[in-house]
Amino acid sequence: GTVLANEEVTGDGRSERGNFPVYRRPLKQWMLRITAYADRLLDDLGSLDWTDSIKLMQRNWIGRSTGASVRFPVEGSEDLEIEVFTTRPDTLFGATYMVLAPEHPLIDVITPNQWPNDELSNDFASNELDVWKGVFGATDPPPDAVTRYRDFAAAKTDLERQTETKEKTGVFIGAYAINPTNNARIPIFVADYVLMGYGTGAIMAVPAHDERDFAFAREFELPIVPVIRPSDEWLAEHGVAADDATGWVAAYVGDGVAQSSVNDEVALDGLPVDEAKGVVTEWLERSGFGKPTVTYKLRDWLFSRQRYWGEPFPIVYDDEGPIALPDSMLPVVLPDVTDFEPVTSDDPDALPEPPLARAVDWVEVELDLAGPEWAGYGEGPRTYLRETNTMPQWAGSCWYYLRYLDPTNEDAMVDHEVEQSWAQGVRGDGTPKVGLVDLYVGGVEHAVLHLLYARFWHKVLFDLGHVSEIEPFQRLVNQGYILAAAFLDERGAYVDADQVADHNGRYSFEGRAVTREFGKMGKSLRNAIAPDDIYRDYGADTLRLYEMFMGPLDKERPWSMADIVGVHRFLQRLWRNFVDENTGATRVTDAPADDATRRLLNRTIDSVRNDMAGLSFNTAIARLFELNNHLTALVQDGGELPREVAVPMTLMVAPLAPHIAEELWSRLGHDDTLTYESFPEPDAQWLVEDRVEVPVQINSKVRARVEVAIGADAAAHEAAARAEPRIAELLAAATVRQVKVVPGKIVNFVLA
RNA sequence: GCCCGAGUGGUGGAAUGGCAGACACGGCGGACUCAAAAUCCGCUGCUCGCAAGGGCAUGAGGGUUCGAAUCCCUCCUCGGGCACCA
Repeated sequence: GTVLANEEVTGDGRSERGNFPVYRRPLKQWMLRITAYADRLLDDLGSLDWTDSIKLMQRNWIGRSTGASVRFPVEGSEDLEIEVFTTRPDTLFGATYMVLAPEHPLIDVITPNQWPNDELSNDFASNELDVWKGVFGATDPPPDAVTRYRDFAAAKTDLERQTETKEKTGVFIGAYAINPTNNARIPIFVADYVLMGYGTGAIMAVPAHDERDFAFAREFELPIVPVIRPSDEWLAEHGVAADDATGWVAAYVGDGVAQSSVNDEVALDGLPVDEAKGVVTEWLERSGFGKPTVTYKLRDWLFSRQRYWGEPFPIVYDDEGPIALPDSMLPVVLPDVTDFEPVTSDDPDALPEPPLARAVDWVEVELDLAGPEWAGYGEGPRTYLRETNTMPQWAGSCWYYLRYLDPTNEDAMVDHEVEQSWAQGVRGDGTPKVGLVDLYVGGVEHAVLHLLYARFWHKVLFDLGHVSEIEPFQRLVNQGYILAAAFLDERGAYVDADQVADHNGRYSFEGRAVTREFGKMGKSLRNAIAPDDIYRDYGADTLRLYEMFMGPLDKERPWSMADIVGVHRFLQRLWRNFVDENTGATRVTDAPADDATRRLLNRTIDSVRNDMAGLSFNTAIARLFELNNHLTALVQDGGELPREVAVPMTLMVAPLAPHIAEELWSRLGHDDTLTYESFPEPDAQWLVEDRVEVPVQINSKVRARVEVAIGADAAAHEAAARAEPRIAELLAAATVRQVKVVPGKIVNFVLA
């Protein structure tokens, strides 16, 4: 029952939240002009420490293309022109027809009432008017043909448009344009392969060098004029001529040099594509037919929703139109209502209806808007109507991270000095950071939603002087999706995964066989797993620890409960190493630890610090397992746990399993929380070893291991290796051609 | 179709040019117990061998290197994103 932004619609034409079907309707809605920030959103990605893949997703979504806009005069009109955008101005001489999107406003203006009867004078000669009219203009005059085609195109869903991309449909509108390069008359079509939402909603069609135009031209028997000479390999492979497209079965979209592209004022022949683009664009500007242009895929952001739970717009209406409320009347607060439901309907033509419209007492409001900034509007109390749409959920997530810095400030979003103190800092390479938040961890599903919106708002706030950096998030780490098994019935519909029975690799739902696949957890695949049962059975520490132990943070992985007992056992064992379960007494001693324990403890601290810094929680936990296993052996048969080990162990466990760590901290005799304690640091003297075991290879196969002193040179390594009985035996019967030594790592004898 | 990412034991994973399989699950064996559970200890990639020891092995195939899970090329499979963007 609500409107959504493009970004919230999935590839299947469904809502990102809830998986509901989505329909297109013309509506008057609030938009935010994010397109005004397209260049900065693109350019500033370079100074962020984000993964290449998510930067690429944003770049693709913004979709910046450079090219030229070209104006084609409409034949028989003094001032009407069709403006197109092209990334290939070098192919302008090869434009043999034009296409307008079905929604293009110029169609109504230039469609004549009669089909032309002078088609035989067409420069391209092969005019096939009946073919151009197709099924839509078979018998009726152009306006009826165009209307019928527009109805046909409008009836298609987005999904149908996607799945039928190969089939080109359209109809000649009965009018011609003039190709400004050669004054050729070129027919104008309406076709839904041109989208109103991109560029100007109109294209020049160059079928020789564009796949879609080629397919359309073949369908409608339109001329195909090659103006870029294809590579010799391509010509040979297809067995066709460079200057005659008669036998071509595909457009040539590769590099080459221009041909057949000369008029009295400009000559492109012989120029490579890149140079030809520059030369022809310069001519376009000189002759007034066009200019260099940049276009974006990014659309303005549809910011209205027909929901109760959203921030109300600070907007009221009078007969004249919308009025922004002054600061003194903010914030506008949602009214108390009893019915929060949107009005939903299975009728695709139903218009969305905001729930707030039903709160009549709130909608109708008496205000006095008199004041200098409202001159011409309110003089004295008058009745206004409130805006009943609300903002989308993204409105809050666009700035919440700023509020964390100063959550109790009643006067401002965030105090300027407070914000600046957090904004200082440097990146890993020593350069100043440009993003406020040092590390932001979130799901990749927000790549072109929250992470784009928040960047946009932050830049607006920067421009208004409210924040001191141009980006919100300096370093971004995406945790991988948790995948879960999803199950499809025989019709290809998803069934509730938690109702599926497993019969040794075969699966059934309500007695019927289903097939298994893996996908991201969520409503659409009906495979979400609620954490509540896991809390109940194992506790929050176990769940938290397990999620971090499952694998690398940034990798997607399947959810499986099979291994959770492992981390649960670790926590129980940890507890028993601190507390005697028979007596309840803490078994901690102030006596010193033995050397082996000290070595292991300090190696563990060192490893865990490194792993934590690299967000490698799974390996940090593995190191703690090892230390804990050692402690288990230590306290066996009534042994005691040295305090010098118990304290750092507790502090290392704390970020991973905070509840048990606080409890152990208390058992160690502390009254306060461990939250403000420093993370343990290793004692360097216990990290150094004096000897190291080095594998000895013969022809790259490990045959023995020898111990050498730390810091020993290559000769010492080789001598030690040769002295090893098994190596000596193997070398005795052979000739050594080469010896490779990497001190401390490897000795490799290469035999002749 | 195009663009990213990932393929390692029965399972999740470790190792980012130098001993493949850390740690954990599961499995097998043992201790404890009247018994079971829990707990503790040991073994556990495949394969040939009584053993000593050998061979094979990181999706498939090729390449670089003394040496490749790791770097390069081709292909396959899975996951994600985009998709008539002129």
